[in-house]
Amino acid sequence: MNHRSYKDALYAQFARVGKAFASDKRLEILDLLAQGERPVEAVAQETGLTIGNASAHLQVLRRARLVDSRKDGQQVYYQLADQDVFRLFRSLEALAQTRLTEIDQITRSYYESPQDLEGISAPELQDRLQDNEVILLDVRPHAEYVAGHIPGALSVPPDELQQHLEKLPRDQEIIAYCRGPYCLFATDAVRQLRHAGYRARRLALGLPDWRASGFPVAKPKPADNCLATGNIYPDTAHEGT
Amino acid sequence: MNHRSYKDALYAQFARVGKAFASDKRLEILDLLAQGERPVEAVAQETGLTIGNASAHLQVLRRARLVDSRKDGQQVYYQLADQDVFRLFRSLEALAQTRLTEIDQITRSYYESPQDLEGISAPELQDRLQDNEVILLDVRPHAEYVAGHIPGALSVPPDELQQHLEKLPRDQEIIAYCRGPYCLFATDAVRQLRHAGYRARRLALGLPDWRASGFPVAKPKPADNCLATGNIYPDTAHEGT
DNA sequence: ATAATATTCTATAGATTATTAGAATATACA
DNA sequence: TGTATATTCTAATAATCTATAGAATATTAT
Repeated sequence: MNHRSYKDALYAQFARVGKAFASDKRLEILDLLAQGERPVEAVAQETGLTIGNASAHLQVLRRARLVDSRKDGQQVYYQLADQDVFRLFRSLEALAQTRLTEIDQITRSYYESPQDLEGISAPELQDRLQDNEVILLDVRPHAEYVAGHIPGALSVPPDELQQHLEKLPRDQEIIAYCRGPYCLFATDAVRQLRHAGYRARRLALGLPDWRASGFPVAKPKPADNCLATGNIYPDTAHEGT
Repeated sequence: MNHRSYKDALYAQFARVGKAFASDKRLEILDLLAQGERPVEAVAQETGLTIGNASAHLQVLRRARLVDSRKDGQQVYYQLADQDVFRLFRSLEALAQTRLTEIDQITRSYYESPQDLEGISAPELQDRLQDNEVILLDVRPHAEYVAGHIPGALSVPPDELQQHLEKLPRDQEIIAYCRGPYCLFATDAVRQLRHAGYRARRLALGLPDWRASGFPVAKPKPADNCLATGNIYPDTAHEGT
């Protein structure tokens, strides 16, 4: 094995991972799977892909060993292979953010005021939660809250915030968090809350980032009366790292 | 701007960076540029690409803002846009290394004994250098040594090691380092040194990794009589971070 | 100015990838 | 066992990417 063929073989392997990250739809799928495992149909629905096409993308990711799949009944569930995959994905996003000014333009175009952009950091949130200074809302779809959430958060799915608006206390600031720094669930929630007169901010990052930073993640107890409480309820048990 | 077009626009930007990492030849170019800036022709020569093709790859990298170029006379020099580009590149390599067993097979195929694989870590090298326990050889091409090297290293380009073999002291272990974890210059040097009866190991990583970890990097003084000393000489001035 | 050199641009052919629709496969359920 | 469902596979097409050769551009040297 000479140097050239050794290098060619090696870089070809590294490029397998690079190629997996080379499609906008696959990046969106990775972001989605960072919230927890999902069957093909759910991936297709959330990304706007046909089922066949979503399946094909998932297999590109699987061949690059970035995702694993397990079959349960009729459905095949896909999930990120490990936390390092998420970390590399977010590192790529972060590099893109610092190098490509276009990303700033896109995010700004969604916001009404520059103030909307400001998010609270994870350590600051941790502090303020311990001092009971804030109300924390998980504004992702309910299933993702069940799969794991920040201890103390209330589950308020995006389409249910409006109906719960008046029940929230007005003497504390409200923090909303969602899937990640570019996810709009929390941004939209903050906008609604401010329109209703609340003090509200979003968490700058999302749940998977919170987890990857080593902060605790809670899960509701299996026997909990989740559905009975109108989708708003606090956490119970803690997850191991 | 609705959620779907916002997401599409964002992930399309992230994918610009992903696509830049999606070619084995571009990864090899990034690895090369991590040693320092280079004109197009040098990139073409080291990667086995035609000049036109190398130029095209470099422009893909430039459009993704991963490299910058500057024109000096007739030549266009390319370099990594910043240290974060190198860090993401190595993170991708590291993820590929842990996820793809094929990479282990390729690296093993080059080694005669498993012992050849073992490299010393940067902190350990730092300690042993301070105690003067080892001789350190920079076995990259001389120009790269000039662009920056580990303080105390001697420059011994790959094709000159043989002629200097007998000049090295036999009472200390010899450490060789090169461009990175998968670069073969140090591996080959260690093999030659062991055949000649020396105790020798390679540094596990390379100079850019040493720099990225925050260890000091030295440059020879401009007025130094570099060429007069047969390409073996110690460092002088230190580089700022 | 003219010639030489380095690089980029253009055109093109070939290879790879993305997408869709529909067939095939495997499991669950009646 | 037969039927419904979820997913993967296959085939066809469109789109994108890679590589090459040669033309065009810009700079240096004569």
